[in-house]
Amino acid sequence: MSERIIKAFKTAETEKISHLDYFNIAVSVDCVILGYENKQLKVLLIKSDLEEFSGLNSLLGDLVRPDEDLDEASYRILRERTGLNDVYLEQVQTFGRIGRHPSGRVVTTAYFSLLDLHHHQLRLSHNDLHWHPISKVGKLAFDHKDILDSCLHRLRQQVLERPLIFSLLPEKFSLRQLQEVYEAILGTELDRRNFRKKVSLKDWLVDLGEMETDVPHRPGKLYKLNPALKKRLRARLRVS
Amino acid sequence: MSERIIKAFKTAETEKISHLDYFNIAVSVDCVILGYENKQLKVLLIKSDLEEFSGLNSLLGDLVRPDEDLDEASYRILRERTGLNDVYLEQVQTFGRIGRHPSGRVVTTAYFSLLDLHHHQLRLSHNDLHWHPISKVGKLAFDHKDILDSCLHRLRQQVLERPLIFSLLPEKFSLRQLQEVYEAILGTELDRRNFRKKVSLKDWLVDLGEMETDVPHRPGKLYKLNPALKKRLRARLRVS
DNA sequence: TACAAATATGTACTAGAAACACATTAACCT
DNA sequence: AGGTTAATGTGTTTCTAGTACATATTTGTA
Repeated sequence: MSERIIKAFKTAETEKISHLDYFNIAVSVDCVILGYENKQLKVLLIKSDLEEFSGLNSLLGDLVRPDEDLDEASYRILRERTGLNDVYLEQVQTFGRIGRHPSGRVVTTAYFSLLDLHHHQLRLSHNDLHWHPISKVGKLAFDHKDILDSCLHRLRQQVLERPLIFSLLPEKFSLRQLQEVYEAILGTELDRRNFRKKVSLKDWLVDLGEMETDVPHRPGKLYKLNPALKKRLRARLRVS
Repeated sequence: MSERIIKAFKTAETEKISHLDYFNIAVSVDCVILGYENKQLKVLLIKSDLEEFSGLNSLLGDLVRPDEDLDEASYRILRERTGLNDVYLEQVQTFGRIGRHPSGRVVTTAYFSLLDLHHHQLRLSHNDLHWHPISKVGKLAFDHKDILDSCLHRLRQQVLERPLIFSLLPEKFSLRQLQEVYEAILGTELDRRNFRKKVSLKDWLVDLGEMETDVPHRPGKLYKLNPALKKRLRARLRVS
């Protein structure tokens, strides 16, 4: 089978390179899973179990299996590690530097996902797995800091234009809560009045006719995500 | 070496899967190389030499070598096929559907590049290699139509904000020529006056103080790309 | 009952995009 | 040589989206 692949790519020089050379590259997926708590954006990390990176954290990743799509692999990792299925995942970029994995050649594709850190179905599968505030992430194993940064960059680019953010929030939320999430992601303060105007133009929200409870001040209205968009957020779509 | 990689990714289930399974995925790079001629955007295609796709065209691609970066592989392909070095290349997306290659499992990363189709150093390395108008591209081999579309989408998104387009043009060009390239890429007509205003605000251009020659009407001023930006276009940078 | 703190809504200003008009220059034709 | 044609080159006006900013309202608390 793999001989067929090499023949299928017959440039002049491939002849010289043996089968084993080409099939000595592994393919992996790394997931940047972001949550939100205490007005902070957090990322799901695990202690690296490689000697080379002892003491360092790394992203959640795994080798892609021969029988699964790249996208499927990222959903599998999310499911295995968090118990959650049907959460929005988006491919961001592929990292293929030669020396990026100390044990050999691994090309990895980065995906990011946003999810409600307090979701009742969320079960972290491993003791060393933990939520880490983005602002306190230092050195990570491999090139995972680069991967994290590229996902954050993509997220910041798109978050105001696309309704990605709602998987970070509970079903019902107030406009203040929504704004706080945006501020945590973008790292800036937003004008409350302009923010509300901008959101209201987008028809992302449905007014629930309910109010906040247990807040030590005037309660705000509660909203939920427009159900039409909710479907799209859950769909396993490659979004270009 | 590769045993080490599998150990480095020790999820519960990896144990069951053998070394050969994991190292049966190949990694390739496909390049969407775009040029411009006769008011048309064109893409560099080659006749597929796989039986399964006989008669169909495909993008330029090759397996990634064990000793080269992913980015390097794309530059190598560009160099081997066109003779050109130091042309802007940008990673777009990675495609990893299981059935995408009939000979086996190949995960491919798409890059796009823009270049002047009349560049004097341009030498197409193969007889079947040819420029194909974007508007007339039909079915392509593999999932190359999807890859082409995703690159075009990215290009259209970015072309107005970033000075990508200038590698499609000769050294000296008029504002009309520049506008025509934009129109070919975006597939729309642009207002000449607004277009000129927009471009002039960006300090992308330097007025050469020269005029067009050999045009059957009033000649326009000639411009070149601001040299400061030119460096950036040639740099082999991963742009996120 | 007054005060503090947050919600809710609205207005004025500004910058950028879109729509639109006219004078100028060079080649071509008679 | 002079008029015609077809492009270049430079505005102006209008609209829209974004930013800055103010005031009234509602609830909890002292």
